[in-house]
Amino acid sequence: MVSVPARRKRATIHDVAVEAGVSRGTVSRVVNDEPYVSASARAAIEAAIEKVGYVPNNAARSLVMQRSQAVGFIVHEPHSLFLEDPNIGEILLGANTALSDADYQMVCLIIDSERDTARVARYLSGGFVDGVIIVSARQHDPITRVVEKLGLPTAFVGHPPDLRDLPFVGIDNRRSARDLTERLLATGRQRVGMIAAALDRDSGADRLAGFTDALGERFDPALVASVPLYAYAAGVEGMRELLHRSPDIDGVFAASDAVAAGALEALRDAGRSVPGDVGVVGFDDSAWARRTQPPLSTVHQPASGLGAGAAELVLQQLRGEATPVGGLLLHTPIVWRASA
Amino acid sequence: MVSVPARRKRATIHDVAVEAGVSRGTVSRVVNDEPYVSASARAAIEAAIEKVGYVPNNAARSLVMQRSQAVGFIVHEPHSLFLEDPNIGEILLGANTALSDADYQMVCLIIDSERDTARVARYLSGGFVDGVIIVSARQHDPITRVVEKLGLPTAFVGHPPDLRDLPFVGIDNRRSARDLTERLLATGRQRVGMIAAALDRDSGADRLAGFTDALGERFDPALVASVPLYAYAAGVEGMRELLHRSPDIDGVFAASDAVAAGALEALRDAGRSVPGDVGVVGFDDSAWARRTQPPLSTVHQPASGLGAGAAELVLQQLRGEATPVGGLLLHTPIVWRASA
DNA sequence: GCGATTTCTGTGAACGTGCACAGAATGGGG
DNA sequence: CCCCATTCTGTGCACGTTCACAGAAATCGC
Repeated sequence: MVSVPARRKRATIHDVAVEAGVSRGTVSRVVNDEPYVSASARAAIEAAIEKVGYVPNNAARSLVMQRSQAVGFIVHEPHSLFLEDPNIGEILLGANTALSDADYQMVCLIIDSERDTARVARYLSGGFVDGVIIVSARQHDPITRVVEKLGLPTAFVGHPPDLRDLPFVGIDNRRSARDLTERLLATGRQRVGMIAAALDRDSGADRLAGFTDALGERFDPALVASVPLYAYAAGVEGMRELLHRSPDIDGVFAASDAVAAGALEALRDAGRSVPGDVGVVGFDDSAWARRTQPPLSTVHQPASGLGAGAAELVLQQLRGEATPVGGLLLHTPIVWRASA
Repeated sequence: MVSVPARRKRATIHDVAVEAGVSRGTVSRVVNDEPYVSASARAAIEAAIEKVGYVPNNAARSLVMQRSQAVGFIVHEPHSLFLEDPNIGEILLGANTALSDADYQMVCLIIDSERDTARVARYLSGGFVDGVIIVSARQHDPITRVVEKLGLPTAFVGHPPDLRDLPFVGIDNRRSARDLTERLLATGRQRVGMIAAALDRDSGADRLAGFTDALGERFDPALVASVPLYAYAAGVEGMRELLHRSPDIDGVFAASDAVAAGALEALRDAGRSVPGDVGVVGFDDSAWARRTQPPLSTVHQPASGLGAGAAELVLQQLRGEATPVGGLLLHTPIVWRASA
């Protein structure tokens, strides 16, 4: 059994006008809740709308209004993000709530390939959105260029290093890393190292900088292992290297929770107890942090606040208000669990 | 330091025409890659496009074309889904890839509150999308009503029980349950029971049916415990009941991974080893499956395929092709781990 | 009872595109 | 040289709104 969709055509404002025996203008006023409509006309029009099943055509509306009342939310790198990073979901929700409050529709666009980039660029160019929130933009991202060229109000969650002057909201990685390291040192650890990751990104570099800030003159380069990615396997690798180089290590700051989880495995393999022999702290407060044994002490990413903040930055621009350049840095509370 | 966004107005096809010294029609032909344009005109127009920074206005285009070349992807219940269910991300990606291939833009809309429902309904009504993919629709979902009324091509991932006649893609719960039970029996278990859950939903009822299919004449109603929800606590409860009724039980099919995790706890409390004394299998291949000790043998949900399948169903309708009514059922591979 | 308001309604233009159609060039063939 | 087919180009209309404006109807003050 099959069905062929009968694409019945939509009722227009004109149909409503005819049905109610009034003009288009009056119907438009009713639809948009404007004053100067008599009670009788209003009633007739409302009945007619119901009868013909009228819904306003947004394409036509946004053509004449020059705006769509929608804001794009662009996610790059979805494979790793969507499937592993729980933050992205919360950022999404935070942004959605803020945009909802302002009666904007959030439209989430996923870039999963080169082809997607071009298509999304076309979509954005087309006037379907009034503003854009970009998550995890890459350096020299073509999407960024498109957005810039269009002069579309934009806000980044995090920010590519080449775009410091565009509005963004993020966290102070350096300061958070410093605070966390200090907290770890406060437990009395003597030989504290770090598994630094993704030093080519500013987040990775900043976390390392915060670590060295905290150590001060006690800093020992032999106690820093660098791995390419914020990943579990990289954590295993990094921890092995640290154990090899400095067997007396008794504290580790891993650049992310995933890295920390890997470190825990390497420590277990090496017969070290956590937090007995070695204290371990992570970063992100992701699902990893609660899943590991013992659960990780870490820094909480205010994901929902990041989304809401980015939305707010876009809304400000949409309202024509001045926007602080250089970005908004959110507070990151330390979550102390059992791993240190 | 602040910046006020200069909302410079967009170049139109008319501006390009003037710049290139040709007419709108010719520019339109170049933009849409149509034949019958002289080489000189084409060159002049391309230069003009570049010079004035023209990008086509999709709102205008979709107004006249009566389509937007976009498909909505609607997610309800985002809090639990986005933050816990890894499937949703994969479904999203699967759908995105399929739509990309057909040169459609996927537009993801999140419903997080009552207010969102109304706004999304308006958005869909407005002609911004040509079709809709709906994930996890509720029974009597208002969004579903809107979509039905608009006659918008739709596909569900999973399906609410009141909508059997709309296109959907899901899994064959009955067959999957039968296959899994047979696999469990093949390990040599003699007394295999089931913790059935959510028998008021078709997925729950089908899983039980598959179980009885596999058992055939060996089926013993005393070996089936029924619990209301796919939940951890319900699993604990159900397993206790089974152990009480049939202490000689040596195999259990739990209706979901969460239920299976609960069953593991009850078995541990009762001093039974898994898989030594009792083999346990779950369903879903969710995060639970890898988190438990021992990790669960279970049935994998083909999440990415569900997304791609739903996209394909929508695309078929968009092309005006006949669509199988009653839905598409996907194959579900068994993932055999250590719990049985 | 009449002008001055206030409230209400209808009309035409515009938004930026695609498309059908008409018409202008071009190029051959007779 | 003319006719016809082919290739190319321009024009007007339609899509469904909103908005400014003009004009009609009602209300009011004197």
